[in-house]
Amino acid sequence: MKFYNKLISWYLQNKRTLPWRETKNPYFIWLSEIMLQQTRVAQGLAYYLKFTETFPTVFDLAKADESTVLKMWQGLGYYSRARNLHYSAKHIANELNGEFPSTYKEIIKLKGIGDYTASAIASICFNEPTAVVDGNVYRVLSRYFGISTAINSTAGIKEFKTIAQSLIDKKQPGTYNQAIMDFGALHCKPQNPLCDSCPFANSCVAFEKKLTKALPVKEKKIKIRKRYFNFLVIKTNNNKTILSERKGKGIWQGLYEFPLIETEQIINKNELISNQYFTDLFPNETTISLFNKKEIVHKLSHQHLYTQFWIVETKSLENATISWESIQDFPVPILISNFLEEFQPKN
DNA sequence: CACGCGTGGGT
DNA sequence: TACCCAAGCGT
Repeated sequence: MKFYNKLISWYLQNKRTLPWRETKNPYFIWLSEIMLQQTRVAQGLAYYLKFTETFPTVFDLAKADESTVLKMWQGLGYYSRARNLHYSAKHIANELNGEFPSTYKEIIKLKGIGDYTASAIASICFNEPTAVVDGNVYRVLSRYFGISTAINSTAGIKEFKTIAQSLIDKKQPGTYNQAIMDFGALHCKPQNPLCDSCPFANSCVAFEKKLTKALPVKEKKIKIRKRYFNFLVIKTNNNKTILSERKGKGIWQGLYEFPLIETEQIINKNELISNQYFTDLFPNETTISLFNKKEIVHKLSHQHLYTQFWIVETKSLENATISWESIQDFPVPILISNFLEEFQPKN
């Protein structure tokens, strides 16, 4: 029996029922694929439902402000996905007359869509036999064939793509692609794979050689940078505050935050008020209190943010124009969102 | 092309 | 605890 027959047979008996599996509308498939990049189904599902309800067509998404899109994306992370999604929605609506491109070659030209996503959309929506290679596929193939080439090396990326392409069922590429990913997610799991009940147990190299735990091989591990953030949560006597949009290349681009003083280490109140930026911002008298007695450690994939929220009360400021009631309309990082939840509980 | 980009769950 | 992992992509 061919690899794909065994795989699809497993899939038809074990696949998850998911809303994006009930459609071949490329706009919906696109949405789901972007949301699920580096993201678990359990986390992305609610966002998918919210997006498809609020933006039922690509035109609705294209019409929205980027800030609105980011607000809906808030909490899902990797916010460049949302910005690129919105950018491409405008491109499709305005330049392509709302028609989603229908071949791998055209789909991959869209911003935010790479080899994986183009393959997924082309196969699922347009029946084009282009194999997806995601984290699940790397794991399944490296184990099944006993391949120890690092999955994040240039050689590995090429090797696994070639193998994946050679295994695809050309008559039902979309089903095949989803099958191998679901198999990886549910059966050939990173930890504790279900080898005892595996349909591939009699032909899996890793199972035979007891290499399951050693595969796939991944090179390098990331370095974590420590940063020290001091947010100035301003409350003027006319009940306004300051929020500003993060620009540039770093984290949280396009999201909003309180005025930020970044330091080399944890600081105390005296060090705060002697900071140049602080004295420039507050020429007048202030009342300062530290909201969190112990610094909050917010962990991103490459950074640990040791964070202090300073409540600064002062008389009215020219720059302080944001009313406290309107803060909830701005897209903010989870770190800020969690703070606001504690500082100003709803209801 | 090696690196940076979020958040949450699991061990 | 400190890792690892999750339907990757842009630069």
